Amino acid sequence: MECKNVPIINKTKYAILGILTLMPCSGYDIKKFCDKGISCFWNENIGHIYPVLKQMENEELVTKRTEQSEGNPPKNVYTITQKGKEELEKWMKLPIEHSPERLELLLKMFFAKSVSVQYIIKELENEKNRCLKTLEESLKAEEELSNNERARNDLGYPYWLATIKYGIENSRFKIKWCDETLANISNYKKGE
Amino acid sequence: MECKNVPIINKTKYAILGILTLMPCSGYDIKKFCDKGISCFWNENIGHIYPVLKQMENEELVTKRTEQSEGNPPKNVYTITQKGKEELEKWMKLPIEHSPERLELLLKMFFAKSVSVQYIIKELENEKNRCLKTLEESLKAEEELSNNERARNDLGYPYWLATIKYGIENSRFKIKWCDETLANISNYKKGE
DNA sequence: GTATCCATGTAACCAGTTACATGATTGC
DNA sequence: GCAATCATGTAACTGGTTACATGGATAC
Repeated sequence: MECKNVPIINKTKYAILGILTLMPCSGYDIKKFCDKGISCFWNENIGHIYPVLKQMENEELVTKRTEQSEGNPPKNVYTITQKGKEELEKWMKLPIEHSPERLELLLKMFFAKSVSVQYIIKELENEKNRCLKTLEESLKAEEELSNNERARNDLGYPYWLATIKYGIENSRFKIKWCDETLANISNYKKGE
Repeated sequence: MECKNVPIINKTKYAILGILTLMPCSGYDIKKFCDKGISCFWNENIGHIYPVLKQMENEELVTKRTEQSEGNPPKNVYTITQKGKEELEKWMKLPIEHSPERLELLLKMFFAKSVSVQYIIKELENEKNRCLKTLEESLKAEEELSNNERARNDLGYPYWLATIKYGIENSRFKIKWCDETLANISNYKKGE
């Protein structure tokens, strides 16, 4: 059987291009930015970023330069090119592709009657706590952004704020749903 | 380079096992059930279902029998085995694995300042309309379920209802967010 | 002395998608 | 006549994850 080495493409590429419009970055920087700045709606895998960056260099969407600094290992810093900016813009104008929804919690809920209710309650409580944590983080991010003079004057401000607001309301809706579902399940148990 | 044929596993397997606890199904039936019953939180690919079913047969999680019926092509109907039920239960008791969030709409919002606002407005309107449609569908599903005598008496009822309610509230939150974001963006534009 | 952060990179693997092949039947 | 539905299946591909290798610096 043949096994070709095919080019690596898509979403990761555009996420990287977008981040590079904000500032030149190393692969490691990109990963950090994802984890700290946009992880509530976007995630990248470090093992995927490096090969994609290499390919993007071949496609001339980015340029690489090596930066030396005392104490730290050398860094490969990537800068977006004009061609890269055009590629990003082209993608931005394309309609969104919705990847098929797959919510494991909901799948388990759907088949929940096959196990004791305690497992479901545990899952719902876990999910609620997870959402409470992200809600707190999102609220902090909102405060930080709206207190940042430079950010407030940036053209991107209303968009950045919108992404944070999404995170906040998303968490709130999920917390409410967990509470209501926990209440319903308990009621149902009593009624049996 | 070597290219091994590795066994196909995971989430799809458990979704199929769960569906087979409801009734024996062919691959095609499973796909239809996903599309019509649980697509708002779970999706399967028909090209993936067949090989996974074959592998599950090898693992003795399901048994196959061929059903002939006039007019239609023959059907391979799969039934869950005791071993399959145990495998499902084992998974049900395991904590949920959250797959990394990747919301393309939010990613585009984050980099939106690099294109004209009209493209973003278009996307937000599309998203809103999509959510309005799924909201309508979810409300219909809720009504149907609560009017179904047999479903109401099933142990699964509160869980099924919870999944639908999730769909409803999820759509509502997204619609609200789209509206608010559209309003904010317009305000910002006027303020410029 | 141990863990974490900094930093890059590759190979193997995995799960899922797309496209294709096949072919009968039903509805417009 | 054409599209859609019923029905099964495979091969090639894609995109992403995990595990590993390397190694210095810093923090507890």
